[in-house]
Amino acid sequence: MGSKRTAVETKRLIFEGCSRILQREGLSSLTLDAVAEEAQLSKGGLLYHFPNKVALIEGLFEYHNNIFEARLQELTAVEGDAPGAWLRAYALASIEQITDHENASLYASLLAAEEKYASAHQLMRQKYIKWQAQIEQSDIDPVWATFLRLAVDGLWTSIKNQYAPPDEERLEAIKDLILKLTKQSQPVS
Amino acid sequence: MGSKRTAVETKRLIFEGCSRILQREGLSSLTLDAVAEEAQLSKGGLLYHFPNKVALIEGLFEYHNNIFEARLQELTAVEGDAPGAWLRAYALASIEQITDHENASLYASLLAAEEKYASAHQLMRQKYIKWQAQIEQSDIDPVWATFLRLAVDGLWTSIKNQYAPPDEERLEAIKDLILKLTKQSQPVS
DNA sequence: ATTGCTGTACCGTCTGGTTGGTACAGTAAG
DNA sequence: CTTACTGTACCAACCAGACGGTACAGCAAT
Repeated sequence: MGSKRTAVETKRLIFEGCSRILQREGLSSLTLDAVAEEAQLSKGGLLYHFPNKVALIEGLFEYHNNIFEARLQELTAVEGDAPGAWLRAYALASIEQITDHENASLYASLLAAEEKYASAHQLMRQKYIKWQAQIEQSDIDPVWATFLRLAVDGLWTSIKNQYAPPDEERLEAIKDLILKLTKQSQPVS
Repeated sequence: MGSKRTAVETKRLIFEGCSRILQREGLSSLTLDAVAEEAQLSKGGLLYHFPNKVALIEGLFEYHNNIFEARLQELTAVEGDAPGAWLRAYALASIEQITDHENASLYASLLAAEEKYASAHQLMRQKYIKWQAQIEQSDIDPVWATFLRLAVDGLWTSIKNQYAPPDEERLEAIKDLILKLTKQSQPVS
């Protein structure tokens, strides 16, 4: 009856609890007590799995990073190795994630957490370095590729922070434009 | 002897103190005690000028917004009213601000503060709506203009967060590319 | 003397983290 | 099969420090 949970299962429940709190109430509400309650275990139990809050946050970043990278890999497989393929996969994955409405506020809180937790920030920086390296090997002009990446990141930011984000129709147009431009190997004038 | 300071002067000293703390140590170190010490007045004195922390943060956002908008206005005057002029000014002002090395970490902390202080976030959202409206009146295709704005914002984000930001040489190239593209009234393929 | 401003002492609350302990599953010797 | 023991998972209670905010007395200029 009611056998014990494994550590990985519990950790996943904890990460999901964290995410729900961040999305609903933001970083300031992500206290150990709140996480414990949301994940339906005690604070002591929570701290059994993560020695301290920093470790919890780091785990949370890895968790979400893995989700994103898994999707990214799926999409790169689809795009094959045509010029700009990787960049296109990056754009698609980014836009897909951020337009999932529940994710937007979650990501905003995660970004805020980076300011507070240096190790999480470091992790993200490493990821971007890796992605940027992929983009530069995308078989198109690196300045052009970087420029397009920045447009994707800017779109991501504008939606995440609700900085005058494009409406649905405009979003489609911009998305199409970005995808179209990734098929050019350099700027045209 | 030693005549009294005016309230505005003191407030400016406080804002500058806040900024120094944010830049050096981040949002979590922006406590009332720390701000008072950095601005060389007592906590009581600080709370005389700002009834509470929220008011202080709001003031800080207005302060930095005014700096940015003043510069923006200078640059729009220079650019005149050629097509894409306003967008170009926005790009120049943004890049100028973010490449001032001391500002980058300050802005990162300010953004993090937005997650915590809803009123500051609201203020920034209003600004972006205003800027976006200007951009759409830039006499170039609005999708194209928005796309370019997002690239600027993405560049801004990548430097602010140190997300694989372009090195100096690449930055120049991207900046040139953006400025060049603002002179096109629509995408070319 | 009044007003504008400053400084100090203090309070309540929140929060990360510690501690000591419980429940239970597995294992292996007798 | 029982007993003794180990490691994993979890919990309730508590604590120390930090932080936002208040109260109030004092001072300097007009």
